[in-house]
Amino acid sequence: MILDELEEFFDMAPTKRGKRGVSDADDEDDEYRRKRDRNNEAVKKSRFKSKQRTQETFTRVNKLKAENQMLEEKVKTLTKELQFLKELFLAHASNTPNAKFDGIDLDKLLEDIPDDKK
Amino acid sequence: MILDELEEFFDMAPTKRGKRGVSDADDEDDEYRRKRDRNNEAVKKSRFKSKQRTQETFTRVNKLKAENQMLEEKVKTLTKELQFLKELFLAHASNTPNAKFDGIDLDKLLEDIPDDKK
DNA sequence: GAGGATTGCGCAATTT
DNA sequence: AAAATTGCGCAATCCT
Repeated sequence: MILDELEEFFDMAPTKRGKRGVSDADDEDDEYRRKRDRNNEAVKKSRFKSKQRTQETFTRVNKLKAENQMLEEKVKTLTKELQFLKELFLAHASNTPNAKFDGIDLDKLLEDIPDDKK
Repeated sequence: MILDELEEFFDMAPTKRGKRGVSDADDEDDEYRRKRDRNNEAVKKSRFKSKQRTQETFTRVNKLKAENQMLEEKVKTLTKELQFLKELFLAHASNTPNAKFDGIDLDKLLEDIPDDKK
C-alpha cells in the first residue's frame, strides 16, 4: 500500500519494482507512462461506447413504446370494424333468409376465420 | 500535484492542508478516512443501481419486442379476417340485390368504419 | 452547510 | 504485445 503511493510519488513503474533505482532506466519509466496513457485513452473510449449503447437502448425503448401504442390502436380499430361488420351481417341474415346463408352458423363462421388463416 | 501524492502518502486530508503536522490531530485524519469510506460505499451503491437500471432497460426492450410481435400478428389476423368478410359481403350483395344494401357503396362504407370509430 | 448521490478520471487486473 | 473491459478509489460536483 505505502509502496504503491511511493511509486506514484516517484513515478515508478510497479511492475519493475526492485529491479533498479530511481535515477536510471528511464526508458522503462517512460514505457510505463506510455502504457498508462494508452490505457487511459482506451478506458475513455470504452466508457464512451458504453454510454452510447445505454443511450441507444433508452431510445430503443421509446421507439418501441410508440410503436406499441400505434399497434394497440390499430387492433382496437380493426376489432371495432369487425364487430360492426359481423352485426350488420347477422342482422341482414336474420331479416332476409337466403339460400346463401341458410344452414350457416354465421357466428361460428366468423369466429373460425382467424383460426383458419393462421 | 506532488502535494496530492504526498498527502496520500502521509494519509493527510486534502482539505486540512497546512493546518497541522503529521503526527497530531488524528481526529481529522480519521474523519477524512470515514468520509472517504462513506463516499466509497456511496459510489458502489450508486454504480450498482446504475447497472440495475441498465439491465432493466434491456429487459424492457425484450418485453416490448415480444409484445410488438404479438400485436403485429394480431393486426395481420384481423386484417385478413376483415378482408374475408368484406369479400363475402360484396359477393352476397352482388348476387342478391336487396333493399337493405341498395344504394350503399359497400366499399366506401367498409373503408369509412375505422375513421368513424376513431 | 453537512452528507449522500453522481460523475469524470486514473490505476491495475483481467479479458480478448 | 496491445487494446478493451471491469472493479475500485479519489475528488469534484450535484442534489437534498
